Amino acid sequence: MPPNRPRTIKDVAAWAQVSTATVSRVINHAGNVRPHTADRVANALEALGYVPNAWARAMATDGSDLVGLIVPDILNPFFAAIYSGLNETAKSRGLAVWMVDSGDNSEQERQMLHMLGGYRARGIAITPAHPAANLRAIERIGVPICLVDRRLAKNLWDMVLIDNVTGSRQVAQIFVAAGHQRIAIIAGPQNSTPGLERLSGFRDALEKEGLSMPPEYIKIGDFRLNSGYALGQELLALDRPPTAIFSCNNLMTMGLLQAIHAHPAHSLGKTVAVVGFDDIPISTLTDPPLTVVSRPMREMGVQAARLIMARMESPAKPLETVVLGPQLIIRGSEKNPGLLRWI
Amino acid sequence: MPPNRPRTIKDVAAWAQVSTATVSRVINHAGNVRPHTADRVANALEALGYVPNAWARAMATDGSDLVGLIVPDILNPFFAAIYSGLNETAKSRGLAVWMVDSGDNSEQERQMLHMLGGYRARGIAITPAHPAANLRAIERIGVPICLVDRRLAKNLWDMVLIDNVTGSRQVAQIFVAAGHQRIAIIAGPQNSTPGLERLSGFRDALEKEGLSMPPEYIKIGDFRLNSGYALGQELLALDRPPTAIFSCNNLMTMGLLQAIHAHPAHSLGKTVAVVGFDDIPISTLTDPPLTVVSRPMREMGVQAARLIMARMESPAKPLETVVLGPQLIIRGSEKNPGLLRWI
DNA sequence: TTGAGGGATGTAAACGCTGACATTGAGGTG
DNA sequence: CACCTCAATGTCAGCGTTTACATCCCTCAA
Repeated sequence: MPPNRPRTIKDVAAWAQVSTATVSRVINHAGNVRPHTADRVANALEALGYVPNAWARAMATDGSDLVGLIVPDILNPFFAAIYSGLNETAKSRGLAVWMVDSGDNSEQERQMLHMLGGYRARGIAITPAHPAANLRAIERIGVPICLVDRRLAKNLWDMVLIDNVTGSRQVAQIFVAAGHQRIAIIAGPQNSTPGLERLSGFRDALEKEGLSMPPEYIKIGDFRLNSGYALGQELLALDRPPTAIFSCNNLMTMGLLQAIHAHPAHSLGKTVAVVGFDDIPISTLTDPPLTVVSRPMREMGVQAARLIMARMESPAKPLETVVLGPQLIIRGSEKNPGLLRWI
Repeated sequence: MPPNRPRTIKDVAAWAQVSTATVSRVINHAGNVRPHTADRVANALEALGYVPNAWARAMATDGSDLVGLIVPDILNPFFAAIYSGLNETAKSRGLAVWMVDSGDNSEQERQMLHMLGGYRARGIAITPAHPAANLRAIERIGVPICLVDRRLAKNLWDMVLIDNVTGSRQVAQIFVAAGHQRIAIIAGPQNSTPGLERLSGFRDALEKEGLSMPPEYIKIGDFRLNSGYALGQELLALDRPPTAIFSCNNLMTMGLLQAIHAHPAHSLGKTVAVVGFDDIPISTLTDPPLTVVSRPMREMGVQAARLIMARMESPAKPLETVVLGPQLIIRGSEKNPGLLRWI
């Protein structure tokens, strides 16, 4: 078994027969160490397998190199992509990113906020679970916070958002252009920004085109696969099922496709058109391939990192909101080949 | 703006007019504090929004509550699932899990190992990038290490593995049972356990059935989507293409499906059968649905947590290896409806 | 009345590191 | 040869906690 106690700077100093200060200087490449001495210390470091204690260093210098990322669902590749952008940018400035999962649940979010606060993270990027209360509490420990993808009632933090309204409007427009009349939506929770904005943006755009959705065509899901499946089934089981469905996030789209697939009388592109919010890996594999509104996910992470680092430098600078545009990727599943059958 | 300096136990002590020791006792529910005093402290904690500094606490108690998880690709849902199991188990014992990405790259793995070592993680679960050298270095800081999903040359650590050989053999057997003669494989890198074992297990099983794969039917990929796509194209473009393909991980299977989809003369289940290692979200959506070998991913995380915590308690206990069985899920894509056409 | 016992609280050292300051000594200048 | 300079190195306080130990004081029994 290896030595149980991690080596300390004192062990190294003793080995090299110098003071701890000299070791510290060598480690941190602070000047004024004779090459001969530096060599001896380097040998000691190597021989003992010394790894500096990051906490102790942070305590002494009053600053960790930790940035937190709190996401509602760590299994959702969408958030993993945000992590990826955030991490890359942070890393280039010597910061490390710790991603944790709130389960989209207020209590767990509070725990995670406290945990990261306790570790004295230098900043926190968060896609908040619904209520705002948690952030007010953690805000007092003085950590820069950046909201990602979701607004909160009070406009108190930097934000990186997606222009959901524009994205949804584009979907409405191509449905209309394809000749659809019976258009439905599987929306997200109405207490979150994306859920709200995608529904209202879609509905408003349809109304501008002179169309309206009857209540039974408006389904409110929870952004998870199962709800896409269940609500998809409900829509398909209607006496007059829609010919086009807008699914408001990746997982629900997967569920919806599954529901269509499982239904004896329906098939994608034949009886029902689908457009999804968020691109998904299988979008090119379905038949017809899936038309989607794609979000620049990595870029959201990059921007969040930028905002956090900027605020670390000037805590008092005015709040900043970055709104990124979604991209409509037309692949075919929005069309309505069965148009004539249904008129 | 909030107070810039996080509150310390001293601030609280001053506010409540007690000593820091008393505050500490209240926080940690160590007894012997008069209710009246405890109340006063509790008020101070609340009023100041105090969040204990986790580093300082770890330094004083010589023990963090941190466990590291190093994965080759944080975007791959497979590893996210491991995280999920690991995190849940660790959390129930008051440990926090920090997942980081090695990019399946030795140098970055080394950095991550050092980072977690620097933060004095109590244990590290890792799916190692290929060479073993890194671990020897970090081993010296005395952290329990548990390998997940991949062996290394030297058997020096606890491990959680999948029985790849059995999984692959089952695939070979159902291909043979379905009457396939021309069977190909898209395998993983041959310097990693899963890549190696899945190929050899598959080949050996076929040979026991009296079949052999010609070299052009054996493609070595890198476990990423693009290589599944490219190698799939190569297989389909052969003069005598295989009627059955075993794809050795989730991402390559996605790529393979894409290649089949894109090929004018081929289609899944009609001209070519596919079985994948690892279940994927779309497996029930393809036509026919995809037959796969599924791994108990969360359970791998749970076991890794168990091994790490056990070794934290008794560092000298004998090495332990847990081998979990994969599960064959037969959905239809292994069949060969085109059998007659090809004979 | 007094001293033992023990609950409540305070004091201070220790954890591993950094950095301001102090000390040492070699080399250069007059 | 005395003095100054400055590079090289050492000393020590402090970062925010916990915890062993010391102290205080109240209660109770003899």
